[in-house]
Amino acid sequence: MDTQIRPQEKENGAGNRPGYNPAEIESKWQQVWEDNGDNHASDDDPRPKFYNLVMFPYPSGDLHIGHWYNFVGADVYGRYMRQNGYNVMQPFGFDAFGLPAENAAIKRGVQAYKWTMSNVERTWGQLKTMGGIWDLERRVVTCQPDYYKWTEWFFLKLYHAGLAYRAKAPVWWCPNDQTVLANEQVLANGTCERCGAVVIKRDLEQWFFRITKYADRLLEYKGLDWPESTKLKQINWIGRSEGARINFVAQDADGQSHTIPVFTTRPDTINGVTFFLLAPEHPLVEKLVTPEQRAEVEAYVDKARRETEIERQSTDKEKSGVFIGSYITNPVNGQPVPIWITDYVLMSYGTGAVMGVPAHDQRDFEFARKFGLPIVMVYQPDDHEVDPHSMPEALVHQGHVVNSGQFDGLPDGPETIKQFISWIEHNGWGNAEVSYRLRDWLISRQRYWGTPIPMVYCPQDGIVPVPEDQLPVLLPTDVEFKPSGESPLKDIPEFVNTTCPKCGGPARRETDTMDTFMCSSWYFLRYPNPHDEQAAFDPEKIRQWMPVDQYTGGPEHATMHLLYARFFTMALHDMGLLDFEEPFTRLVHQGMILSEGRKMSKSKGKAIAPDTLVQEHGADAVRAFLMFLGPFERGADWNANTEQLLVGTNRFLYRVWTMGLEAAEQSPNRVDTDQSTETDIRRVQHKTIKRVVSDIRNFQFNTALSGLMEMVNEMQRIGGNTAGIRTTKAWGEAVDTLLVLLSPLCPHITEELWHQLGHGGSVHAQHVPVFDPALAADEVITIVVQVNGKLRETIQIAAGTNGDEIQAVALASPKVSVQLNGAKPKKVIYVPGKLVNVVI
RNA sequence: GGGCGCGUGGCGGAACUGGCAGACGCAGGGGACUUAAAAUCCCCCGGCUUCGGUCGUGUGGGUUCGAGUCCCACCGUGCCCACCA
Repeated sequence: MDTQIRPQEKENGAGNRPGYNPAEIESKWQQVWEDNGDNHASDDDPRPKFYNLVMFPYPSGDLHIGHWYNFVGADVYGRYMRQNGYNVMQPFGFDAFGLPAENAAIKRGVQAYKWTMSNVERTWGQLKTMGGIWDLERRVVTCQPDYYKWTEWFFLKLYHAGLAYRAKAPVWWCPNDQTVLANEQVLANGTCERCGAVVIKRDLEQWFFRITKYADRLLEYKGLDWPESTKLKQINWIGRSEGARINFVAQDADGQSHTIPVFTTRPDTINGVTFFLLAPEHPLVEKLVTPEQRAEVEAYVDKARRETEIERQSTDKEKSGVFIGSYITNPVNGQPVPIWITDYVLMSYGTGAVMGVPAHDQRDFEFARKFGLPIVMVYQPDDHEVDPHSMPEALVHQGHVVNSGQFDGLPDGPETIKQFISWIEHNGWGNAEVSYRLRDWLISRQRYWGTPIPMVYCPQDGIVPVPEDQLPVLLPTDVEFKPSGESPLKDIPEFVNTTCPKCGGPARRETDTMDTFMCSSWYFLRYPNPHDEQAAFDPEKIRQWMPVDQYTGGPEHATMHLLYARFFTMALHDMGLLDFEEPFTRLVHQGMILSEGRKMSKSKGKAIAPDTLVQEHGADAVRAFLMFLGPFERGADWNANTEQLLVGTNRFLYRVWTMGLEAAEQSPNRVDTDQSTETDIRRVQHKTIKRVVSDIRNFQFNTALSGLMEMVNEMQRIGGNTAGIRTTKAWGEAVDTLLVLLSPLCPHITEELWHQLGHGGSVHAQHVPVFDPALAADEVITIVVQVNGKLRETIQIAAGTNGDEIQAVALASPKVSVQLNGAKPKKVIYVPGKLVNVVI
């Protein structure tokens, strides 16, 4: 950037006032605040608490400007709440387990722990230059044993509550990262959320958390002030569907019966079933395939296995499948229908089996057309009849029931579905059921750098949890890496070999580690007592601080962290460990800062570092600039023109500086005069209070700043036109208000000026100025005069003039008379205090 | 394919509940100060215009005295989900 303003070199303002030197005043005040303990939220503070949380970052080594954006916004809010009289706790920590450290260890031979901790310290130093009210005494680093000991403890708690289980299941596998992934970590296009590699499915024995048990409660959002869009993302992710489970029965070649349930949301179409579909991986395929069909079926299953998920899930692919040779009976009408396998039936949703109703389901329709299977109508439109042989597509959700005995004539809708379900239940063919898209949370990772799973495998006793008093299971710090698809911990005999806690015999440890989302699912419970060695958390302190009042972080965590943390909290609540069910009362997402339209990432070399900007212009300037970019929740694109905008907020700060010092020169001998301009100054002051206070409350920092800019502009205008106004008490109070309102955004410059003005204490300890509507009221108001909705005139009139008079003035105005041309207006609309619209 | 957003000057963006479109800022133009430059301060800054006006918030329609804002359709764009039975 071509820096046109170099604060360090600048001598500004008239006279011999000191120039604005952010580097000097910022480090000075940061030190003072730290020495005074201003940023530490004490547990013994009579003020009401306010827990202001940001999503803690991964310590990659450098904070980029996007992190700053997030943290500055949160800090502005925290400072503002402190000025509202709250004891604000604003902690900071690091989500320090995860792949980058492990990759660095493999690549450069450094120890993951050392590498991570040096990044933590570096990031910590960067964070301090921001001048935020981060509570340095409450730092949490998840890869330290005093933290992960309790992550292990939580695992045991969930295990003992029956919420953790081990199962063999087809799981997502990233061949690049050599580990399994949670369902949530696989992107829609079938690639790894971390590295972008195409993922595959593998059958592996893994640890799962029973998050599905909480599906319905996760849909409640009791008392939460969250963005609707985030709730919707979670609701869609959980994907609740109401329907029925219906049991079909097939016989294999040996005459043995097999009941295969299907889940359907349309049990009302049960009479339209003309075929039955199984997922290729369905275990009963093996049993039910006939000898003649075996070769073809095996070939298809094999092909489906080898396909990547991208290929398999591509929606525009033509339907494919194979008849397995046997038939299954529809319990409702006793009709046998052929069993096919197809890759559009997923083993992981519902029961892995689907009843084929081609007349009323588009996928089944396409399947039937492709393979010449019969189509039976069980609904017909009310106004005409559809011929199944010529229909171009499935008839979905319209018309009335046909071909279904006593149900014929019923309209399509939930009531009809209910009647079918009662009938099915009454006859014992099945039952009402709710199905979810949400899967249990897979937490095993075949990686080294994570929290050890505190489990032991004993040849005698099987799976045995490590007793609580033996925690933590320590992660060895010195590890050889031979990426093999299995955890590197497997190669460390001292780690693997242990004794069974039950029988004392030789046993081996679980060598997989936990998903890092496990660490972030409870970190907010640790901040209230981060150094407690006796417990994960102290119930007293939890009661004092939780739940989180304000949580600020990126929307990309909607279906991962934010869902897991809620599940965790609910589970702990049910164990009696917490007395609330939702961890985060109010949630705000900052928008993303893009770099020339792309996501900022260190690996792609597109990350913008805040450091140089801070060195050149000061933290206050960067803070103000970031918050002025646009609406906080929208974010911004960082391109060649972006940094130019810093000039604007910087100029503003210089104006504030000059105004502050100028006011300081007058401060001891301010007077009251009876100039009307004093009223003008007070009006500006109070209008600004109203605006800025509501903007900050709503995270609209850009308009808060423009409101403050307008205040300064307006004051300068009045000050330039009125001799003596700058020495009045009104002026002094307005300057004070300006500093207090600006202080959450720019904490250092305002603190310096506050002291220059001779005030005691800190600007940050001042209460938010109180808005006085009487002082903000205009004496003269502007009335817009429209003719037929078009602006023709504006009139200035004393506030309080009654409506009739205003209308009379408006009608008498020359512009209106011309339009009227002697005629009478058809109608006159008067909006009090705002406008008159004359309809001709 | 489904869900949720967004579309306003040269640029970032304002506009509360339908009521002066373009606040605030950047860039640009002009002026003051200066030996000069930077900085600072003041003025102008959507298009067209016969200077009366007139057109203008992605496009087309609608509701209304009045629409950037509400409704319908379409176009573009972003995010999330996606053969979910």
